[in-house]
Amino acid sequence: MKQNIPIGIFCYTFDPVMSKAEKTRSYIIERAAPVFNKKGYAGTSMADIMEVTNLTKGAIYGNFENKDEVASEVFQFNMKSLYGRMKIFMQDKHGAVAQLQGITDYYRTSWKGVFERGGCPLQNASVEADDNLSFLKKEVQASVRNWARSIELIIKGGQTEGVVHKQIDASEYAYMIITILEGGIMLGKIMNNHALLFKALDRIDYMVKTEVLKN
Amino acid sequence: MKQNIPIGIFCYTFDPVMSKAEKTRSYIIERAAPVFNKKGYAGTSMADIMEVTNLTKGAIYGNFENKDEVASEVFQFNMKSLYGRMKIFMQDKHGAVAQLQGITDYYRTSWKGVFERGGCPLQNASVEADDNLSFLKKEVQASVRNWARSIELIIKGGQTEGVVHKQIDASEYAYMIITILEGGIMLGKIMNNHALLFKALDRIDYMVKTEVLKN
Amino acid sequence: MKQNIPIGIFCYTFDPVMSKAEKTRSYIIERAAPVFNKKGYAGTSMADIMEVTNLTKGAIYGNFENKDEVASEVFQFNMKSLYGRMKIFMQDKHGAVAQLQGITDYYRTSWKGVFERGGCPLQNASVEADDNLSFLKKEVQASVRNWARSIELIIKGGQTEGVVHKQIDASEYAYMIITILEGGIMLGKIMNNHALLFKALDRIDYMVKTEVLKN
Amino acid sequence: MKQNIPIGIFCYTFDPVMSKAEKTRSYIIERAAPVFNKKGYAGTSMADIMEVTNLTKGAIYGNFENKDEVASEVFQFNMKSLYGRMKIFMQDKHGAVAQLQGITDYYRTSWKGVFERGGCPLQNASVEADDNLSFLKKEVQASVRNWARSIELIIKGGQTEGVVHKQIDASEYAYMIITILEGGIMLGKIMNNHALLFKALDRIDYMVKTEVLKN
DNA sequence: CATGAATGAGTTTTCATTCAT
DNA sequence: TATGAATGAAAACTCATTCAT
Repeated sequence: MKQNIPIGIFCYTFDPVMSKAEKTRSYIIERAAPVFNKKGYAGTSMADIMEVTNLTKGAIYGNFENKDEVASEVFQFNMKSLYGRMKIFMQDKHGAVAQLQGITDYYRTSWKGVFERGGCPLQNASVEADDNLSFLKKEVQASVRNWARSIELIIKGGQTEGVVHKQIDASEYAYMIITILEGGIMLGKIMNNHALLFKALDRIDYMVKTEVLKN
Repeated sequence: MKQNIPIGIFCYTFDPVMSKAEKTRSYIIERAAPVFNKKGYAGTSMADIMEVTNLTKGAIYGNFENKDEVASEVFQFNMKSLYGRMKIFMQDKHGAVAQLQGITDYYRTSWKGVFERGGCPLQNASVEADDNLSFLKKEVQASVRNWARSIELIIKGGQTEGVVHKQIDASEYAYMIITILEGGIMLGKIMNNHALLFKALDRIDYMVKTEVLKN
Repeated sequence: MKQNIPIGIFCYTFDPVMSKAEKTRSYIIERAAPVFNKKGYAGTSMADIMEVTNLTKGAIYGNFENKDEVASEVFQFNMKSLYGRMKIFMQDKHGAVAQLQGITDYYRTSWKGVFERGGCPLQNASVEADDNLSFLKKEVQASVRNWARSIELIIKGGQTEGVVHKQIDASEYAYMIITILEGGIMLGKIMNNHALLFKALDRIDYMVKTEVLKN
Repeated sequence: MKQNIPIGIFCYTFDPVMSKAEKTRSYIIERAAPVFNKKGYAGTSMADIMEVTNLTKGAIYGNFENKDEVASEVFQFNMKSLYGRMKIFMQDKHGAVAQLQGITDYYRTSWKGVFERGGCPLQNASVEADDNLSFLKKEVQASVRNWARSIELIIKGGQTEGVVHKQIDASEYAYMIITILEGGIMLGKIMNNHALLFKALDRIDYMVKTEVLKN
């Protein structure tokens, strides 16, 4: 039977150089991404993925070894998407101040989309994987480290620039930003109340302004 | 087969007035509690519960209508346990200051046990339920509200006492405490690094000291 | 749905003291026995067993851990059945001579049934398991050893009786009887020609008469 | 992907006159031969064949109609290989005596290789096919007949030569040789004990010497 | 109330085979 | 001819739940 793969309007992953297999693989990942992010690893079945991709079992298993591999790639994709979207709010800004502000700006602008896609993939994967899914746990840990490191580098850039206090621990503040952010997403999402997220964002900004930046 | 229900030394739920049915029900809940908290709703099977309780299907279905009901009761139990343990750190203290301090004291003392039992039940249930399990979502929301409310009351008590600034929004600070705490638990747990939780606890204490309490 | 287990006319395994689970287990084994013996381990599916038993997957998996366990038990059952049938031809006989004769008598009388049930279970399991199924291989080896040992004991009994030559190696002749028998079954079965089996039986009898027995 | 077909040092099937298709066909058969002989028809998947040949589905299905055809050709190949190897032990010998001796000599010398390649292909195919695979059963029957016939001809040659008793039934002894041989292979293989095969070979030699040959 | 055998839809995964390129 | 993506039936096995005893 002829296979028409419906490609989404907003599509990160396809490019003309890709082989057919790579395209299908990317297509599956992209389609499965919000499903895993909403339903979780255990809650998502291969049947769910078949449905959302309009592909058959064979097509999926032809491109992935097993459910773990799909989940793993989906997590990576979700993280990359998140970074990609957030980067848009950070990249044109000059200086550490504006870049840190970009993080909270992103969530202030995009919280609705984030919530609709199932929330923060780092949080979802983290909470499900920590006691359960060792293959995912490692990847989540690496992602946390990466993210913290990238924030740390912005702060350290600010120290070089001279806009950030020299004596503060850049890594510590990076993790604190993530901590407050994740707490805010969790509460905002479960309570259907984005104000709770916004309060967290405000606090991050306030912390940065009063403790990180030179007045 | 003869059924010997081994009752734990430290046991919240049993009391001599209970009927046999109530006892079995409580026993199942207590035993299933850490399993659900670690594996999640979708990841926990009725067979897991049978194993951990040494009971038969009939015994479980005789006491609960279905898996949802077990999950629901287990969530309530886990929250009650959490409150119970936390209260020990809060109850003997006099005044808002000491009681707020009790929350962070609890986690500083008991983080290991919390992690071993699968982390914060509110967080686990929240993250799994928000897009998925409407029956749980409502209960999680109520729990968040209760917890926030109880912290709010402490703060308001502090305002009456005169040790807390009159003009601050007690509810807002209550939610902010939970926000930072949950973020800290999440990061500490996934990174196998309780220092990340401790930094969150420090920040809560600092926030309370510098913003909530009078000098 | 009401479950009517159709019990065969000629039924080894049921007895009134059995629990229901034991009965079902025995029933499954008995029903699956000729299927495995004909189609082999890889060629037999759980669906085949469902069909031949009129039971559901759950009923089968409720009584056996997995397909291996069914196959293993079926092999044991098939061997026990074989011994049982063969014993009928051996037990009333007095002396080693008659008992050894009983083995070949059994096949001369019963070859048709043996062929219809799929041939010699030892041969079937042996040929499929030797390079493949280690769990079965061990059991087949034990069965061969048992069978050879029981023939050996008859021969040794004959030596004690004084009807068998003292100096012959009982074990060696036991294995030789099995060797010729299995070769005969294989050829007779594949060629649809029981005369080939009968020639093997004749040779066994001749060998016993001329080499094992005293004149 | 570039396809480098690694051709074995000792290679029956390739010859320079072959077309490319014929070469690939032969290559597949040769590679798949030990796999089918070890795992059996039902136990061997097309994926196994792909793996062992490093070819794609298309390449295999381009050369064979289906799995049955591969299995069938593989069986023929395995039988031809067996004949080829055995012939080396028989061909230079003069007279029926030496040629019959060649059969047992072959197994005494080569049992290890035979076992490593999965045992006797006739036995393996015979046991799996007899109740199951009618397409294979016919071929196995023909192979048995061929083999028996070739032994019969040696014996008859011996009768013409005058070294074999005139009155014996050549066909009967041919089948008996195969019978004892197959029994010996089966037992030797499953028991990991080539002595059991050797005893069978000894008996064949003894039978030939005492019953077939003129003293 | 408790038992535990049974259900049957659902799970993940593999299979032989097809077919557009 | 060869490729390899895709098919879809079927494989082994699990699951929440029911119900006769």
